[in-house]
Amino acid sequence: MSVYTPAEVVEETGFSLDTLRYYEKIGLLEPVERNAAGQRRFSQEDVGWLGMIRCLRDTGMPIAQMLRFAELVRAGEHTIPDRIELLEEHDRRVAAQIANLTERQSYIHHKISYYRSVL
Amino acid sequence: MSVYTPAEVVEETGFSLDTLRYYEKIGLLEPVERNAAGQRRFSQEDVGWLGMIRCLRDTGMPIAQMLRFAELVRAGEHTIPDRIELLEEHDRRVAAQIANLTERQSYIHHKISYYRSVL
DNA sequence: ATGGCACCTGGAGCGCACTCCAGGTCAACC
DNA sequence: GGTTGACCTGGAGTGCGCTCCAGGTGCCAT
Repeated sequence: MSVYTPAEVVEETGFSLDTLRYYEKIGLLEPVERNAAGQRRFSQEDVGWLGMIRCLRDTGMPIAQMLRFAELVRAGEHTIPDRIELLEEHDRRVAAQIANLTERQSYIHHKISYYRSVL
Repeated sequence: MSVYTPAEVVEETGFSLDTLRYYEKIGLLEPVERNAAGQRRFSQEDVGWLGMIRCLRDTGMPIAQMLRFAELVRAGEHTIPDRIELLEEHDRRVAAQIANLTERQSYIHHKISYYRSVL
């Protein structure tokens, strides 16, 4: 059962130490284990969960919804259908984002071509 | 030479009236023409420019950089190479965004599959 | 001429997601 | 035993991009 120091988790997840503390404070992370000196010692599970958080965050999910997802996970196995629903809805938003970006990108390409044509 | 009322521009561009005023105030939009009563009358050109703004904004360009682009446009034809450079750099960021989203999306898909498998 | 509506201004306020700070603890190494 | 460095806490501050508000003007239809 490996544990991680704060510095290791910062390294692994790319979140800042302040962000990790903030996530714990708002309940996005369950209270993290402490050593005798009161310093955080993250579990493998914490780090895995942070990977999920990073994925959701980087795809634009608001914290409020990540909190909802966190609650479902804590509530136990019977919430799996709800979790699927939440992730599928999010997936649709991600797909929409990608489609939108792709469309905008082609506009940018056209603009670049136009600029090249008038040089 | 068609002109547009604020309400029409809101309708066309999807920006709120407050946002349009804000963009004008910070100089993202050049001072808009006014009628005798002091109300804004947007030109075709304004609306076209707002289309560009929407594209850049929706692809995540910060306002500071849009301002820089606006300055280049105002400065005249000789800035076209700079504009191309700016747009190409932005294009690379957009491509990176799309790639990142696509990768994250596959993580979400795996998670959904996993949840389905344990049902 | 009265009411309603679209619009005006300057400036304050907001929501999000952090980020920073002051002051403190503890362990380890020179 | 002194210093360094990683970590702790509660709470204040930040940056971005709007968004809202109060108070006012002018036009138009009833």
